[in-house]
Amino acid sequence: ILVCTPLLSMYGKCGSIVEAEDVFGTLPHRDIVAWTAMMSAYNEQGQGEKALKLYGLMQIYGVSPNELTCVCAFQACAILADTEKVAKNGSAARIGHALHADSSFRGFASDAHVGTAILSMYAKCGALEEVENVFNGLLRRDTVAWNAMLTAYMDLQQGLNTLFLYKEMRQQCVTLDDGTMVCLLQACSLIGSLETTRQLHFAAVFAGYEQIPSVSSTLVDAYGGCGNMVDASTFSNELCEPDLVFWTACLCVYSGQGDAMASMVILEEMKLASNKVDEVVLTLVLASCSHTGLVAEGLEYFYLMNADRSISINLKHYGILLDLFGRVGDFKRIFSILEELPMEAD
RNA sequence: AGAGGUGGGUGUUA
Repeated sequence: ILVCTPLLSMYGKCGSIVEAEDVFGTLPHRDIVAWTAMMSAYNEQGQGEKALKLYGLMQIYGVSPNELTCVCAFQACAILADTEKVAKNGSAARIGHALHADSSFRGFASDAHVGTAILSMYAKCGALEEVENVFNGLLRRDTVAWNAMLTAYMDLQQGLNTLFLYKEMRQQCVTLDDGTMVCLLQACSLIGSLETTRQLHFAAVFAGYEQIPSVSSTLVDAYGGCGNMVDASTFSNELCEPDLVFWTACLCVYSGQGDAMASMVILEEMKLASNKVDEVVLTLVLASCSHTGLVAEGLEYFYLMNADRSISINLKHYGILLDLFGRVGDFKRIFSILEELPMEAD
């Protein structure tokens, strides 16, 4: 069991959920750690429902949850709420309340990790009041808890509150980490606060965070969201290793601005930096072409990337292609795409 | 430490 549990955990993190299930299934005796690891594996793959079922099953088998298990349960519930969104009735919220009551009863709710997990779960359920109650009730607030609260305000469209919270963090001398930067920059992008973006940019450089991939990408997001895109190539020159997500964030901004030329320049820069290109890049390049009416170019990129085995074309790509042809009134090609669609349309 | 909390890019409504 000491070998199999890390193994299934590994499988879960690699996305090999079937293998993880196999390992879990062959365990003769499942202790709390194994159950928790399997739940975590489901969570990693966004299978909140399965994780929650496992949580119930575990207790039928007479195994009681501990703090770590509860964290996984709350994560699972958060995933459920996130995927439920428009579709349903708030059943995730009801499950969440029940889980919350249960872990309070067990005395786990005061655990720092559990508390943060509960907070995030309520945020995904859209329950602002519960979120604030949990945050105020936390005995000790570490950076992750503050970050979770920042993210919660973000999720709940409370852009200004996010910035107020940031102020409070500084007043209370909370340690800011790269996660804090990312949350705040996302808020800046959301509310279009250029001034704060600049402040954070400075703070990030000062703290040495700007080289962290998640931070540099979010900086691009933030500047883009403020309609103040810095010259991406200048910015990228300051980075040691601009990664795929960084370039994609640039593409996203340019594509949103309808600047197809800039998008193509980015593509070239990516080639120079020998960065890979993936399906997300393709959606943005196509969108760029579509917005600018560059039919031939769009098609060319599509075929080019279609030939690349490492890029899996999905329905979004076809959607944009249809849009591209729709804008120039080429219904012939629209129908032929629809006829030859290699997957089911949504 | 055999399991755990927050955080980075993706279309259509031009």
